[in-house]
Amino acid sequence: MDPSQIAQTALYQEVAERLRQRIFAHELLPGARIDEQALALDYGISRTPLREALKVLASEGLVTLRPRRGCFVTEVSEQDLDDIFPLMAMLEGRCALEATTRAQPEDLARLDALHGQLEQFAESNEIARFFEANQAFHYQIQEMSGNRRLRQVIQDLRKVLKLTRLFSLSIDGRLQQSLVEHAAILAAIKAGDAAGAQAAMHDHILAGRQALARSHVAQELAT
Amino acid sequence: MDPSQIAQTALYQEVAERLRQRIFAHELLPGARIDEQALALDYGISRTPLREALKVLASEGLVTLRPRRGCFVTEVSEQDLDDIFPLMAMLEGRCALEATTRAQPEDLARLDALHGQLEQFAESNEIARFFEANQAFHYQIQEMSGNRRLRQVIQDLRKVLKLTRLFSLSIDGRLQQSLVEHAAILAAIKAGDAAGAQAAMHDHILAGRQALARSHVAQELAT
DNA sequence: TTTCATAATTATGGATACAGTATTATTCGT
DNA sequence: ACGAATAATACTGTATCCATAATTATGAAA
Repeated sequence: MDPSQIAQTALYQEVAERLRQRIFAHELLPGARIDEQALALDYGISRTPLREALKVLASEGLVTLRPRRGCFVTEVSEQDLDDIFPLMAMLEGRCALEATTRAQPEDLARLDALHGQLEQFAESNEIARFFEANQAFHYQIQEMSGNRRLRQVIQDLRKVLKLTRLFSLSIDGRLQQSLVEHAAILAAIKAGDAAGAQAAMHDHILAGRQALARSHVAQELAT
Repeated sequence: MDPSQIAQTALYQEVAERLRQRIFAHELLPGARIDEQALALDYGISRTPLREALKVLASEGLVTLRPRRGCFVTEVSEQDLDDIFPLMAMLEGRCALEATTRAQPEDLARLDALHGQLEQFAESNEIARFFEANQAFHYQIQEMSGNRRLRQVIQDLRKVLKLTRLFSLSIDGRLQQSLVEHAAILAAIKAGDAAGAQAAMHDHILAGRQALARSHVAQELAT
């Protein structure tokens, strides 16, 4: 095992990942312009790998390249959300269905542990950690589905969703409600009720959309 | 209206499109190495825009970039096909469902016309043209669904499928069978039977997978 | 004072040059 | 003669440089 074979990652990939993190952290806000020169100077690299990284992010939909105009963080419209959430509900629902039929004991144990974390972070009202555990819970089910493409499509769409500030969990009572929904999903999977798991996951995602819509209304009222 | 504003396309995009066409035409076979220098020389451009184009194609899954090793046309495994087809069946099924509920008279007329072409090319056994009309028929339904993301996800997956040589239509009787399935989809949409259209489309895609599997067996027997 | 036009500056897109690594071929040793 | 090691070659990855287009600012005219 040559250790040099491990981190064969090219510079443009590292740069792409750094930018992803900054975009997801909302340090770079949607609509913001990404200045190639300034960023290359900031990172201490040349513009070449940076430009390659931006092309990759553009394919992922995280940034929008306007020819001869520059690079901008993509702005996600309400229409996009209305398109993506039902799609996610269908896709993640399918994951839950497949995961139920293929579940191994160790998978269920892992899901149980993640749900335990969810309960814990809901109890202590640690929203950021709840969000993390939530993602891990969903990812675990996607892994269990055994369909790599299905998982990949979901993850690609989730990247776009992460462009928006997801305040839905901050809404009064949503954290608890989300926990209940997760419990229902977990129970159906453990009971071997594939159709039930699919429906529970489907409804869970759509409920997330509803909460997001409400939080947007709340935000606009606040301004 | 300044005509110069129309074709704002960057060089890397043109190059990416040219490469896509060559890959889909199986002029560049899966597993084949793409030599940057040779290709840049061939196209009469520098390596910079070519490399950017390859990054884009890599995000689409058409090529695989192996760090320090080079760029290769992606090889699609049977496992990939087993992952993608059920996914496509679900996604295109959903399209058919949504399209049925949203169908406008002019949409139905266009679908009718496309189906007419299918019948014509099936009659004259023009496989390539049937293939084209088939794509247009499916695309029209995706447009009718009104969900841009749904359409985009389907198109992205279809790109991967187009990497493989799709001999399924060449199979004895498959062209006729495909025509029957399309007729069923069209009839359900025109009847406003959304669930029926969804089921018909779902089964149609899975039948395509079956035919492909049979054609692969036939090919292996032939070698 | 406001608007339009022109010029200048700045940033993007593309080309060329250079460095580092991987692969392959050749040579030496067993 | 065969295998291993080293050297050479070729290609990937990164940096710098140049040209073109877009945006902004300034000046003039209405």
